[in-house]
This record gives sequence, structure tokens and C-alpha cells, in this order.
Amino acid sequence: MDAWTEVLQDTGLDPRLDRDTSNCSIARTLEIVGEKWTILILREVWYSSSRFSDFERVLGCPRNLLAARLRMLVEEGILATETYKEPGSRSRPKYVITSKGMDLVPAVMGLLEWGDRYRADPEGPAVLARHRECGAHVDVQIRCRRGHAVQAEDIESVPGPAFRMRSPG
Amino acid sequence: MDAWTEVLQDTGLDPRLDRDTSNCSIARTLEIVGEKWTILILREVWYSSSRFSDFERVLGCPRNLLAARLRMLVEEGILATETYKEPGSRSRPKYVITSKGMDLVPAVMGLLEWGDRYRADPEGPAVLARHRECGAHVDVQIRCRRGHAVQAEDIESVPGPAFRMRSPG
DNA sequence: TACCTGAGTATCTAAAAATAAACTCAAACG
DNA sequence: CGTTTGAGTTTATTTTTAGATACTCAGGTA
Repeated sequence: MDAWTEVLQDTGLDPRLDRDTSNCSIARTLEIVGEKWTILILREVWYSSSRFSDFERVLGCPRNLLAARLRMLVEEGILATETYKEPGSRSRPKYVITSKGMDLVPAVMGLLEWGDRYRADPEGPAVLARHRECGAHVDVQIRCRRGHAVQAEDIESVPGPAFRMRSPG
Repeated sequence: MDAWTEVLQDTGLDPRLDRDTSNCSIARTLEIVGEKWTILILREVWYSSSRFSDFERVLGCPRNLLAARLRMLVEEGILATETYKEPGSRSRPKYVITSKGMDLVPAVMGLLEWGDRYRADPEGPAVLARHRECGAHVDVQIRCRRGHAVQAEDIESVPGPAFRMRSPG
């Protein structure tokens, strides 16, 4: 009997199929970043853009959508506003990434790598990621606390502390 | 002068802001999996669901959308169909993940971890991921080819072989 | 004082997507 | 032979989103 089956015996319910999925961390993350422009804005922040007009120029995103996405990212604490001042102009806002935003890097690196592997142009990727100190190519890996490299097939999902069943309505 | 600046001097264009973003691997991956139901279907496949009715039951997704997403995932080679047969019923299709689909695990683990950290219930995550062999918790890490663990801040993006500028139209 | 610029807001239309509900189809069963 | 079941398809309705365009606003410059 696996870790799922033992959480709910004799109820006629299936812990995998009848569980409450509303507190799924994947779904909750997607509520915020699971939208095209949002992730592309973050990509540009990583590539060093920070001004409203930068995003508009490189993304070609409508201004009202851009403003809405930036506002949401700031509300969520993924970006923060600072001000910049070009000589001869007044102070204007710019957007910088927070540590909460930086913590999205592994997820986005995962998307990048998959695209590099399966959907790149014949010449290769458009952008490469490397370690600033040593210049070597970086990639995402799955590891366990004991330090072993883990293959995707060797990952086992088990119910966590907030696991609960869907109310039978 | 950084790796971006040296690709395009004296043109008045900015290699970051005027580059062609149409071959971005992040965007291309999102074209496929950057949609709510699609990633949630994959989540359920990892949690072992495989039948049409399983997905419908656990996700509450409209059938026509579910059918469309499953068809797309099979066309893209992320899922494959096999048949199963319950005693007393005819053969029916089921969906299994391919190695191309398994290669999305790091990206989705990244989303999961971020959600666990910033959007979990007070009790903690709904689901935990552990290493089947040793039972230890698994997470995603960024490493360079030399084996160093890399912080997000120490990643440098540089133009790759398919880098090109946007045509000035 | 009139104009310019970056950073938005407001408004509208058109297109796309989500959802619900009804319908189909092919075995297997009774 | 009529019914059930899983796996869809079709159709219609509503909601959301995208995108374009025009407008605002605050300070700086001529």
C-alpha cells in the first residue's frame, strides 16, 4: 500500500482522484506567472530591462496589459519599483526584481532548457546561460537532500501536511 | 563591454531591446505548456492518472477542453496513448508520459517549489516530492558544468548561436 | 508659456477561450 | 434488442483577453 492509499481506506474514495486540488502549489504559482506576458516581462528583467518603455519596445505588448502585469508583479512582491533619473529629465519609475522574483529562476530555467532541447532553431538556442564566475554553462538539476542527483522517474509524490480530500459535493 | 554589447556596435540599436525574441525557448515552451489545464493534466499524469475520466474527475475540466489538450500533448510527443482493458469492458485508450514529457519535470518542480515557499497553506504543502530510493526530499538546483551550485544572481545570459536582431520594420 | 517625453489610463472593438449541456458511438451486458 | 459505460464530439452561450487608439499628467526645456 502506497503513501496515498493509506491516507484514506474504506471510504470508497480515491485519494488521488478525489483529493482537494485547490491548494496545489503548481496551480497557485500558475495563477501568478502562468500567463504569457508575465513570464516574458520577467525574462526581460533578467536580461536587464527595467523601464516601462524597455518592456514595451522589446515585447511589443499593449501598454494597458503591460501596466496591469507590472502592477500585479509589484503587488505580489516579485518586482519592486525604484526611481531613475536621466540628466535633464524628471525622476521616473523603474522595475527591479526582488529575491522572491529571483526564486522563480529555477522554474523558468526549466522551461528554457526544455525549449532549448526540443524547440530550438537548427543553429541552437538564442540565448545561453552561464556561470558568471567560471563561464561554464548552467542547467537545472533535481537533487535530494542527501545530495544525490535524482532522475525524474525516481521522484515519488506523497501527501503532505496540507493534504485533504475534496468535500463530496 | 559585455557579451551583448559586442554583438552590435555602431548601429544605434540595442541588442537587448531590439533583438528578435521570436526564437526564445521560454516563449516556445510556453506555447505548449503555458496554459492552465495542460500543466494540470501533466501534474495528474505524474500523480499516476491516465484515463480520460480520471482527468475529468480530478480536474473538473470541461470535456472538450480536456480532449483538445490531450490531443495536443500526444501530437507534441509529451504523452502517448496506450490501451487498457477492464475485465468485461472493451479496450479503451489511456495516456502515458513519454521521456519528452518527463523532461518537463524540472520546470514544473520549480513552479511547485516556488508555490510551496510563497503560497502554501499555513500547515505546509499539499504534496511532497521525495527520492524513491532514499526517501529524502528533492528539490531543483542550478549547477554549472563544473559542478558548482549556482545562485540565480550569478547566472549571466549571453547571446547564443541563434541570436539575431529584429528586422527594423 | 508652449511644447516634449516617459509613463501611464481610458475606452472600444474584435477575437479567442472557457464553460455547460446535449449528442454520438462502439462494444459488452442482461 | 435495449441499456450502460467510457470516451469523446458538437453546439451555443458567456466571459475573458487582446489589441488599437486616444487621452492624461507631471516635470523639464526652449
